[in-house]
Amino acid sequence: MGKGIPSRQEDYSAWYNELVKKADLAEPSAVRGCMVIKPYGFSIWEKMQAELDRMFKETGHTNAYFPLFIPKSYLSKEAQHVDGFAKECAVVTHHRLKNAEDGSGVVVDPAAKLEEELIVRPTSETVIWNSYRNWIQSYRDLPLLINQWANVVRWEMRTRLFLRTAEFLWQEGHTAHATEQEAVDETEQMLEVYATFVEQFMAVPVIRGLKTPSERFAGAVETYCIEALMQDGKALQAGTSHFLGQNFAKAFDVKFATKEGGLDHVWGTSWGVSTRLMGALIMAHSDDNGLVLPPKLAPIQVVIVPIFKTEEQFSAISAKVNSLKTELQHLGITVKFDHRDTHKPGWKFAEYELKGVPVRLAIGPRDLENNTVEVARRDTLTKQSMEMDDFFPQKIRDLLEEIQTNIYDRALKLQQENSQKVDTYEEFKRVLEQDGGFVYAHWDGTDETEAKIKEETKATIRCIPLSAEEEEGKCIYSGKPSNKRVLFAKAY
RNA sequence: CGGGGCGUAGCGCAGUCCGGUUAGCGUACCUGCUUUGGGAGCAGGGGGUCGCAGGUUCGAAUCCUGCCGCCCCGACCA
Repeated sequence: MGKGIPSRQEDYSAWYNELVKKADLAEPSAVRGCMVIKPYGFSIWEKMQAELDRMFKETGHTNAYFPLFIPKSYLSKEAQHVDGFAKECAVVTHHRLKNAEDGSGVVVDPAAKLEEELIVRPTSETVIWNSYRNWIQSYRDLPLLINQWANVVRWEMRTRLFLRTAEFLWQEGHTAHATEQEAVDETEQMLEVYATFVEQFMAVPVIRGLKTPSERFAGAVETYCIEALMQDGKALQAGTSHFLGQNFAKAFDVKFATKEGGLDHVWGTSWGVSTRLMGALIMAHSDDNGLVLPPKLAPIQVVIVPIFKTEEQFSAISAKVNSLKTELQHLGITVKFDHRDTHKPGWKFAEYELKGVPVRLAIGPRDLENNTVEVARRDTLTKQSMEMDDFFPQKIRDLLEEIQTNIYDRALKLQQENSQKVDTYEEFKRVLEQDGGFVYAHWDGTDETEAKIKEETKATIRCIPLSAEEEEGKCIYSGKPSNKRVLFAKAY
């Protein structure tokens, strides 16, 4: 393995960083904390976008676009909201540069100072609600169901490719409703859209839940989330859906005439997932040989590598491969025939493993003679020779489905094997220390206890699972009564 | 912003402690020949402001001072 990456065992975070770079997903840029998403990485993101976008539209949402800049005054309209984001905002203060008098380059022109500074959006609630005020007059204008695909900037202190970057790509849905119930339903519906997407397309099982008040989105009444477990035993928040109550409607004075002739503030939601999902995808499935991509999101689902010595062999193989490729494409499969003669087969095998291509077919002179194909699976790293009969393309399609299911099952097994219930604080600390993973325990519901546990163990309450069963118990920290277990973990 | 580590060819590194030919190795790249069922072999070749700026010295990648950047661990966070 000349171009190997570090193993997960020896250094998980080095493995992650190297994998992201070596698999050509992304690389650090000249700007601190910002990354360049490379073509291969971006194709995966595009596949995620396409599916999510389809799901949003299917649930009645429409895309729109709001500006990158937010007037500073907007941000101070919702008090909690400012507190939540103030510390990590990039601010635009000037609009012009000029040549330095000493010829040393360009400098900011002090004469071009903005009257009101602009904030580069860390999220768009404020600009969007400011528009909604004008868009909504009557119950007939509701519900307003809008999504935007955008980039946002949060000036993070420490960044990691995909998991936390100063600028990231995401989608943010912002909706307004006539009733509280309708807004809550929307919040829950979008959480379910996220969970479905992550589980069915990314093949990553998630826990659906509610954030505790201290982990809630700034300005929300309730924050719903999905949490996924990574291979190193840490949790990753994969998506959030917020019920905003009437907070933003009040802050931005968004009122509507009700059917009954009254005047009321609308009820809001917002929900988002980001390029962080790429991080979850990478960490959930990949191994020491490289990426393992779920077929549903792989930019290349099947790669065909010819093995040949002579021109004659190559033409014979090409003829066969080209018709096979067409048949596979007719079944909706994305196929690449890598016929480059600048790289040897072994090199290509390693390369496509690194890039996580789910299925690799190799065809050489031996296969031509026997009418066979060597089929290799990325998820299990196994190979078998298969007859190239009429059913072969369907078999490959079935195999892709099997791989999708297999990696989901594998991730689910990992999650289940790394989930434990504990009843004492001693046990809690021991489990976190030794095993990591998801820990279900009783909590007294107070911010103080949550903060103490975080301080002492670095573990946070990831969520109060929606599926939590009613169960009498005592808080592992304070001993006070509790009626359900919450999910603790160390998180990204 | 605290603690630790690091900046030498595209990438990965040695050399720095103890200053001294023309700064070296692996890999990648280019050329040629032989190769091709798991990252080919041999031969030849190109590529360097040794992070930046000062200083010490006959002489600095190496010593001193200042600065910049990156990575890891914390505080903060999707």
